Amino acid sequence: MVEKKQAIFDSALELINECGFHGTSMSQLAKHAGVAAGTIYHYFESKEAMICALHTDIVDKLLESLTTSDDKNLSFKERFEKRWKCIYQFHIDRPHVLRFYEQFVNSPFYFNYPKRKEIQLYFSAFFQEGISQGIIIDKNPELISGLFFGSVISALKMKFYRKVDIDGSDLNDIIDMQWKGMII
Amino acid sequence: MVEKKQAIFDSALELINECGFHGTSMSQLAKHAGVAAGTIYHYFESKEAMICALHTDIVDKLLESLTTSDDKNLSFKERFEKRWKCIYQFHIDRPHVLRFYEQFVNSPFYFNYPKRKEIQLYFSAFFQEGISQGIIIDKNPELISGLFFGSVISALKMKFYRKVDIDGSDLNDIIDMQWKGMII
DNA sequence: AAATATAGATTGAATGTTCATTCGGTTTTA
DNA sequence: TAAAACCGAATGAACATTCAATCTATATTT
Repeated sequence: MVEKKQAIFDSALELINECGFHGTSMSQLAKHAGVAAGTIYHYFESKEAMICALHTDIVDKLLESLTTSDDKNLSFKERFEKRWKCIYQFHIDRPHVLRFYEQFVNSPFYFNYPKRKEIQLYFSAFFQEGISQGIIIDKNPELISGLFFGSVISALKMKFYRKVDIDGSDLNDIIDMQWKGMII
Repeated sequence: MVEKKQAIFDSALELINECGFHGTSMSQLAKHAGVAAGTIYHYFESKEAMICALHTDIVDKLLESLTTSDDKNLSFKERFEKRWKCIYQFHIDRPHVLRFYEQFVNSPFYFNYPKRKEIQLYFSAFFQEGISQGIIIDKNPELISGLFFGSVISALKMKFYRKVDIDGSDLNDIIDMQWKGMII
C-alpha cells in the first residue's frame, strides 16, 4: 500500500528534522508512522536504502514541479524567476525537507549517488540555454547553476534556521541580486 | 596536553568526513586518534560536547583568520573580495572541515547554539558598513551576509563534492557575480 | 641530589543500553 | 485460497560511557 510507504517517508522527514540523521531509530520511526518495524523492511532493504529512496522521492517531486511550472514562451528572466520561486515554494510547502535534504547531500552516502547527476544536469541545461541566447554570462553552466541553487538554499536556511523574516519583496530582491550577477 | 585534544579533533574531522556523523563511533575515533576511549572523556563530557567543541574550534579559527586578514584601508570591494577568498582558502587548507561543518549546521544540535550568533553578527556588521557607506544595496544585512556566505559554500561544494574544476579566474568570476548583485 | 608525594593524564576492559534487522506467524487483499 | 502485506517480540551486534588501575610529570621534603 502506497499510504504506509508515504507515512514512513513523512515520519522519517519529521523525525530526522527533529532528532537528526542519527538520533532517529527504526523503532521510533515505526511507532511514529503507525506501522510495525518489520513493515519498513518489507518496503526497504535497510535504513540506508530507505533514506536513499526518500531522497529520490523528493528529487522526483521537485523536478516534476519544476517541469510542469516551466513555460518556454516566457522570457528567460521570467523563467529564471519562476524556477527560483518554485524551489523556494517547494520547501515552504514541505518544511521538514530542508534539513533532511542538506544532511543527505552533505553525507558521504551522496558521493557516487546516481540521482545527483540528474538534478545537476537539469539545471545546467537550463542555464546553457540562457548562455546560448546571449543572456547569461558565458561561464561554466555547472558553476552558474550551483550558485543559483545555492542562493535558494541560503534563503531557505535563513528563513527556517535563523528565523529571518523574509517577505515577498525580499524574495524578489534576492532573485534580482542573483539575476544581476548572472546576466551579461 | 593540547596535542591529544588536537589529535582527537583532527581524527573526528577525518572520520566524519569519510563515515558521516553517525557511522563515526567513539571507539573508532579513539583508535584513529591514537588515544584510549577514556581519554576522550577526560577532555569532553560526551560525544555531543566533543562535536560542539570541534565546531567552536573551527569557527574561532575562521573568525581569527578573517580578522587578521582584514584591512580597513582597502576599498570596500577589495575587503569583500579578500573576505570571500579567506573563507574559501580556509576550507582548501582544511579539506575535511566542509562536510563536518555542513552536517553540523544542518543538524538540530545547532538550533539555539550560541556560536551561531557570533559568526552571523560578524558578517552582518561588515555588510552594514557597506550599506552605511552607500556601496551595498540597502537590504537586511543578515540577508546579504547569508547570501554571501552561501556563495562561498556553494563554490566549495562544487569543488569538493562535484569535482567541478574551479581555477583562480573562476573564483574571481564568482566573486564578481556576487558583487554585481549586491552593489547599488 | 635523591626520595617521596601528589595530582592530573591515560588506559582499556567492563557495563548496560540501544539499535538495525530478522522471522515465524497473522491478517488482509484479490 | 494463495499471495502479498503486516505484525512485533526476539536477537545479536555495536554503541557511548564508566571506572578502577596505572602511568607521568612536577612539586615537596629529606
